[in-house]
Amino acid sequence: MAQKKPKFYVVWKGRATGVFDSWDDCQRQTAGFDGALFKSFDSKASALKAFKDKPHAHIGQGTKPVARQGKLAGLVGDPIQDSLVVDAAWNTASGDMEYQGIYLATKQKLFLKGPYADGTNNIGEFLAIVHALALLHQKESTIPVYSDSRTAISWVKKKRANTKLEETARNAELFALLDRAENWLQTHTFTNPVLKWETTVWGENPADFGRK
RNA sequence: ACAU
DNA sequence: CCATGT
Ligand SMILES: [Mg+2]
Ligand SMILES: [Mg+2]
Repeated sequence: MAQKKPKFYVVWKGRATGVFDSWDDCQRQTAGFDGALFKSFDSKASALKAFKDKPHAHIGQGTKPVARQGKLAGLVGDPIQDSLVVDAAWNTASGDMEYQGIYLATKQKLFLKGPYADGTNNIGEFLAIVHALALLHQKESTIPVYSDSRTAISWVKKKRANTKLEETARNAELFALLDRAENWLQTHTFTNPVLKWETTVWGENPADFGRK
């Protein structure tokens, strides 16, 4: 978790522009400012030099989106605290997959399943959402479920897991769970909204396994 | 491209 | 760098 600690910040577009020497000052110029353009530099000299350039010469390929600073942050709002957040983890090398769900307001872990052999990220994310919906249905709760997976949210909406994974003897258990999940969706009604966890605005999904 |  | 998906 030890990261780089840059010292100088160029703000090309913000409440004020120029070179600032602290993150707090940079933040004052850019936080919530639509279209803010800023970037950190290791030295004051390189920052001053960069400030003379067009921002796109420094911000573009391979740089972090500024979504959480601008219009998007204001449009998206904050996550609903009374909600269930799920996430999955998948090891591309081993094929192992697992998933879990937490209650956002308290971060309490409500379930953890797996590991399962020979899965995919999307299968895990899908099963996690359906598991959450089934649990909430059992509790007669209509609170929202958050997932960061576009794919899994779309599968739930269609009530069908469109995986390309080949079924084998080793992942038969997973395919059985997939069948059960699709069947549950098709045989139950629920009003729980299934919502996108907006990682770029809110930060990492709190149900994340922390392995990245 | 976007999301994992 | 690898892989899964819309
Ligand atoms: Mg995820
Ligand atoms: Mg995660």
